[in-house]
Amino acid sequence: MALSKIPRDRNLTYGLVESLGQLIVTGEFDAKAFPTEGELSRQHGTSRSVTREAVKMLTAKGLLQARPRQGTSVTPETQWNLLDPDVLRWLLERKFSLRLLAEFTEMRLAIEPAAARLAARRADPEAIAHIRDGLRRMIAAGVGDEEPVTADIAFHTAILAATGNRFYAQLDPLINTALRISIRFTNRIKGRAAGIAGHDEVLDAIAAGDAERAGLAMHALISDALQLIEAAAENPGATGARRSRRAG
Amino acid sequence: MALSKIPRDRNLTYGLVESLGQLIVTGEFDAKAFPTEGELSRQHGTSRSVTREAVKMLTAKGLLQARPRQGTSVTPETQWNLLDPDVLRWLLERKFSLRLLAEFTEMRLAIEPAAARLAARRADPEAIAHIRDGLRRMIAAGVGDEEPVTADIAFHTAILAATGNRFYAQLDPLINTALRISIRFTNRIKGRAAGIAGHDEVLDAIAAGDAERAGLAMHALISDALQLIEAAAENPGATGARRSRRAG
DNA sequence: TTGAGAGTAATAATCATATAATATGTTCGC
DNA sequence: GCGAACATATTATATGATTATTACTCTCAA
Repeated sequence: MALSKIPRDRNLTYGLVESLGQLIVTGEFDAKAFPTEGELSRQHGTSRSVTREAVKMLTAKGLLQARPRQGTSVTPETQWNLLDPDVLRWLLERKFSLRLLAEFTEMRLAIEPAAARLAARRADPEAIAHIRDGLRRMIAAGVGDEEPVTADIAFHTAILAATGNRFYAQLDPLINTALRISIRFTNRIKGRAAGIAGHDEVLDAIAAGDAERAGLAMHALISDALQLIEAAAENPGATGARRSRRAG
Repeated sequence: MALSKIPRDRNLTYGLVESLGQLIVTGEFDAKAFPTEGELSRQHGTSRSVTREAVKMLTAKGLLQARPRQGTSVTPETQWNLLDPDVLRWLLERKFSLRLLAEFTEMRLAIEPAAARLAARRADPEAIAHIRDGLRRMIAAGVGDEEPVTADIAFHTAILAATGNRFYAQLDPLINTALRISIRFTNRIKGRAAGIAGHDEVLDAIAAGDAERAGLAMHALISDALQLIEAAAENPGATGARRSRRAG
């Protein structure tokens, strides 16, 4: 529930992690080599301690590797830990591509229907209340920029939590990040009413303990989103993705 | 393909990360508070730089958080990044629980059938050859301790790679870790022949491009494994899990 | 030309120490 | 009681020196 209390920017190290993480995923160091510790420190005006600690954190996320004499280098993209919330966030926010969003949604298409089935089998009244609360907020939300999105996210993460499976629950921050970007697509194209109806069907099935129906309903929901994303990917510009700010 | 060339233990920092990671997941600091930097340094005979860098890596994995004056502390287990290969490895190797293995397998039950379906739709001849090679090695393997396991793992990860989806491919190290532990169960109880038949069915369906059949076959495979694990969890000792070393 | 081996040097890894920033109590004035 | 000033513990940052590792170069022999 509570946001992380760790100060991400009032702290040189975390700030540097953010900067470097974004630079790395945007391919800043594809051509030129990654700088040495000394250069990095000079370029960012940080001490070597801070620089080294930031590099170590990025190493832990699979983005960098360091060896004496060879220096520090960006690891091949295949080794990046895409399932790390920070890495996914940097990619989606700083190097957005419909392709990547489609791939992630493709994984959601496997995960979330299964989560809905588990939730239907296991959710206790309290967990169901959380899911219902998300939907209620979706319905109550006006056309404000934030609330409809956060309510939708709350709905999905409440279902993940209701599975009672720690690995599903762990996907919360990833889905959170991806949905914040993804929802703009689906809402713009499908009407709000249709979206809410789909979510309501999921909740209804879970509350009724009908695993099969819950899975199918969730599958339909995400399948729709995936199709929209894939269509946009193949036909860029036609969906209004580019002139998004105006639609309100 | 190639193993990571980063020296995990010829390096004080990585060694400390390993030690602390294992201590944390085993609940070593549940009662007592996590030591201060100074204490940690003294206890492990490392300088503060090394200690801090290790702590930073564990922070990046969600296991620790540090604040001035308050000290460093273990984060609530719900914030641990279970999808980080190191974290999952520490948990399964140092604090093994059938419950956790069951939860992971439950997630595999959502992921891998979907991966098999995608592979059936998209796999090119080369990718299929990799899958086939895994199965071939499974069949050829004797009763040696290692080869049957690594071959089985190669089969599963080849399918993940064949999806052409980076997020599925990213699950490789996780599945790798979990399978190395999980396979002992399934193989001990179900015969080798039955296991190979199941895998062959998956490969056959993928090679034929039959997504539905591939998904069902993979589902059956993992569903079997999950049932064995859950049975063992509810009835500890009865499956031979405890007297494993002798069976070989 | 090739290959092995020794030597060189660049770079991260480690250590040690000092100072700053930041929470958290605690005391004091009222 | 209550808020502001102050003390204190701990991480955060900075810096210089030393060590360990290993990529690269060069030599020399086959």
